[in-house]
Amino acid sequence: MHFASSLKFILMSKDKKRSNCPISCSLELWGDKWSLLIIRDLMFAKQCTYGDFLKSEEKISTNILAARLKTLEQQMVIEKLEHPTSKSKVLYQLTKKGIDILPILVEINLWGEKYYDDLPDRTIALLSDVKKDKKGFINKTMKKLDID
Amino acid sequence: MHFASSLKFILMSKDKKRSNCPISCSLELWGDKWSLLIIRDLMFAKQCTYGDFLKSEEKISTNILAARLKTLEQQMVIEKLEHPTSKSKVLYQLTKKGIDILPILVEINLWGEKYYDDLPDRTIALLSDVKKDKKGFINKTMKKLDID
DNA sequence: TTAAACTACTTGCAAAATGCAAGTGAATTT
DNA sequence: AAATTCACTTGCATTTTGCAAGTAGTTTAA
Repeated sequence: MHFASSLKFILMSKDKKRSNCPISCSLELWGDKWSLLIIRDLMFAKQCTYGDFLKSEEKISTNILAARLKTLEQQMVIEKLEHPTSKSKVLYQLTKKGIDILPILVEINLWGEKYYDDLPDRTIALLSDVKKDKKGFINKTMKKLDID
Repeated sequence: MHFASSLKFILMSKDKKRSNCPISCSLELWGDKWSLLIIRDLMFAKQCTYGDFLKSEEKISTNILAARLKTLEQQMVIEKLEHPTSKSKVLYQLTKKGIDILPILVEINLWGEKYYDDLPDRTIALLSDVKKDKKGFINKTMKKLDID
């Protein structure tokens, strides 16, 4: 079992890293059109059900969502929790590793502000906070997300 | 010609944005496994030829490289320059819009430092600078990249 | 001066990823 | 007890990727 499972790990995991560059490694994890949106939703909401993700404006399809949640969980960026009141619901939330992505999302928002129009209201509000005190905003938000 | 080209623009450009969220918009532009590596190379080198990109450790395939360069140029993240001494070479460099991605790359590097091992030497050197004075590093690097 | 080598790409094709619609089975509500 | 909700899965067509080989202009070496 030990041997079999580690063999399986070796054979099945596509962890033939292209390089040790952290940009490259990061892209292999969340370098697609959807992963960071899942992470964004969790930054805003702290906890989401599967259905919450499906409700997001960008309309991820359900099979892609399931696949992304699985790899993000495997890579320990998010974790599953049991729902306090319902057995049929599942809660997802960010781990420390996931929460630490916040500064990246903040910088993407700042870049987006410069080069895109018609930002959503919640982004405008967020950016207003960020520009008053970036470090403070990040600390505050990380504390809010912190695992209890 | 006016009508035809704008019609073509309307029909061919896949600019049906999923949403106005800057995260989502950014991902539609460089949310793949390769674009940010091209941008990274240009942040380090200021100017690269087509062949320079192909030489990078991650070994992008030539058709993907051509496709990414084209869309990054269309989106005005990079621009083409003629090579000072050779007619057969082409130089690529970042525009202001591209240079402004630097803070995002810096944060990805900082995140990567926490969660990956065996970082390349140049990343370690970069991070050492960044951690002494993040704003200073970004200003310095942006100035270095600035279009002459 | 001409052939070989180098440049920035393009093309063809197989394999993988994506996106849509329709299921499935367990838990919950009516 | 039936209908609805929940978190997924499955099947399949379309799109994107990745590999290998090719091409046309440019530069180099004989």
